[in-house]
Amino acid sequence: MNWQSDSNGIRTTFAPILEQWYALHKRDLPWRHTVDPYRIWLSEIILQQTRVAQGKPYYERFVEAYPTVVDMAQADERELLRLWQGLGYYSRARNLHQTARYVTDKLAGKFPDTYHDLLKMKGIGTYTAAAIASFAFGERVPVVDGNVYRVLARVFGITEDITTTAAKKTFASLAMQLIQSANDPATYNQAIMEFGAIHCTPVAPDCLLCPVQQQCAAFLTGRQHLLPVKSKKAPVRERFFNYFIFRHNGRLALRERTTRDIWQNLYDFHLQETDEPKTALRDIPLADLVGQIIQEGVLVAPPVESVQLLSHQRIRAKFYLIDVPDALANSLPIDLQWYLPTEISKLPKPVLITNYLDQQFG
DNA sequence: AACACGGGGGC
DNA sequence: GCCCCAGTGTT
Repeated sequence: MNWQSDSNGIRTTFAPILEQWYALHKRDLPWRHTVDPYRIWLSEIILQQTRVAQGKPYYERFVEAYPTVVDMAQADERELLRLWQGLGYYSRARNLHQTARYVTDKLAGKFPDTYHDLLKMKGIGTYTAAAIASFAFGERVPVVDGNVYRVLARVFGITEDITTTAAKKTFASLAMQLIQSANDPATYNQAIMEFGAIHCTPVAPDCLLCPVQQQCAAFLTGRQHLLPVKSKKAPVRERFFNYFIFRHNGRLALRERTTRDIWQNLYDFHLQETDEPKTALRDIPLADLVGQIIQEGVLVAPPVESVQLLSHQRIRAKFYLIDVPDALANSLPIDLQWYLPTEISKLPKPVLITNYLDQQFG
């Protein structure tokens, strides 16, 4: 369908219809009671790739811990990551801290107030810049997120593959046209995303009660379940993590992950990754130092196994708990350090590690 | 343009 | 168990 010919008027009535729908159906969420750009920014970063139900308690805790951008700028990054623990995509937390410090130090604590300037901040891309610019400052710039792709693809019958650059331009251009007819850009942006999230859902959209049912290209041809078109599906990589948990005098040895891999700046145990599952300890290649500790140490129990599913990796983990003899307690590999349980609880850790600790020592 | 980056929910 | 969801930065 050619949405540029707007014979039935949907292109100009779309935004007001959704604004009206939003007034009746919007959820009461904490970040909808503020126009403080700091809090809107915080909520938007948390909600990237994250469902409202999962993000909401994190937002509450962050606002409590850091009421202003200056508070966040002064925070210890480890503490911030600890608050972020469990949300995933930890670069969001690192970028959050970096931008908080930038706004505090270089912009005197005043958040950028235009789409253009917001885009310059680390962790703020086109979506988040549009969200903050419209919600906090009323700028007439459209948000284009996954919800928007879905709603527009269906209503306007766009069959382009949304993963392509060309399609992104198509959607951005249409979105820019549609927001021109909005009574209030902020309300319209909230409305179209809320509509996608709770009404025009990926599976089983509620077409029978849809306010644009008779203008929806997908509904009128019975193809709503086929849109939007998305080509790329990430294959899941299989990984095998052999963890060695060294224990001595009630302390455990952990290290900060610094390699360019998942969970950067989070803490885990000594890790030997193998490219296939190893059933026997002797089959795992070990550095001399570690080999000696394991040889002379005491394997406390059979290894504990668990699986951590990420969107793009399946990690099969095996945890070997080793009691280290006194003589070797000071000969750990350089990156490992001893931590008491109370210290460990304050360190940011991947869910895989938290689950193991809870299960083994909780 | 392709890829990497966590975790959770529905059925 | 297998499917779904999704912005930004880097290469």
